[in-house]
Amino acid sequence: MAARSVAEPAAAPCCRSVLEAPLGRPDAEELARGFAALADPVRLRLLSILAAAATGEACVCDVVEPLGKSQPTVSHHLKVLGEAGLVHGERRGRWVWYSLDRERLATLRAAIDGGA
Amino acid sequence: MAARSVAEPAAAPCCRSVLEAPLGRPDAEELARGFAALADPVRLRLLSILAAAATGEACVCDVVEPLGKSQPTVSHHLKVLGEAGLVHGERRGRWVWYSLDRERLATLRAAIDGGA
DNA sequence: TCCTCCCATTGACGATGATCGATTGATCGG
DNA sequence: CCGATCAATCGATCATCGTCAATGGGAGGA
Repeated sequence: MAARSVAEPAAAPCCRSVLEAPLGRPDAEELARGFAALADPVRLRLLSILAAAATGEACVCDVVEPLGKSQPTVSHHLKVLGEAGLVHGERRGRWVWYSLDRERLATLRAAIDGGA
Repeated sequence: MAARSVAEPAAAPCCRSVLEAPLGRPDAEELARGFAALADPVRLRLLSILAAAATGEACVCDVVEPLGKSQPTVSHHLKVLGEAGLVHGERRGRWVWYSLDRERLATLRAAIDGGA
């Protein structure tokens, strides 16, 4: 198995910008995985919905309908976002509540913050 | 199903953050295309090389070797970045000089700038 | 003119990803 | 325990992507 999934930061190029220093292959791959998680309209709208939620959380049943995708598809996207460290899910009762990890998002943002 | 219905797409202006307003499908697709261009380690390193160039430009022949990819592959990635608006190429003599579009990059950055 | 250099395009191939229907797993209410 | 509900996984299908070898095309130099 290749499971190393959920949010293992590893040696993070945390606050370095792509534009400020030559990017090594490992760092580039790590960053690319992060941006790949953002490279889908369904996932972007998912993040948007999570960010807009009054409590900062939303369960899957709340987002399936506005996204217009099947429940397995939404679950798949949430898994991708989770493996990228962008969201975290917590089971409470029958529901799983997902919340946004704004720090992780800030890390990706910092990577393309190069004085534009 | 629970609580809150999530808001419908609002005709969003160009530089809003994903985290600040509900994201409509067209806007989500546009943004996703941008992030997709960043979702590859070769392209990220390409941007890094362009940003590090003293003159702000580099020709293909300058980047093929450090990237360790074939010339057609590099050309392909430059095309992807170009279609995403992240780089621009200009032919001067035999060479084509590519430069980084930092504004376009800033637009993508702003999309995930949600106060983290 | 012909040849050489630099870059783009094409075609093909394997890998990855998005999606859904069906199923399974987990949890609660009765 | 049983049935209902929410969520994750499985299996399959179709599209897209990354890569390279081969080729095309434009610009200079001999």
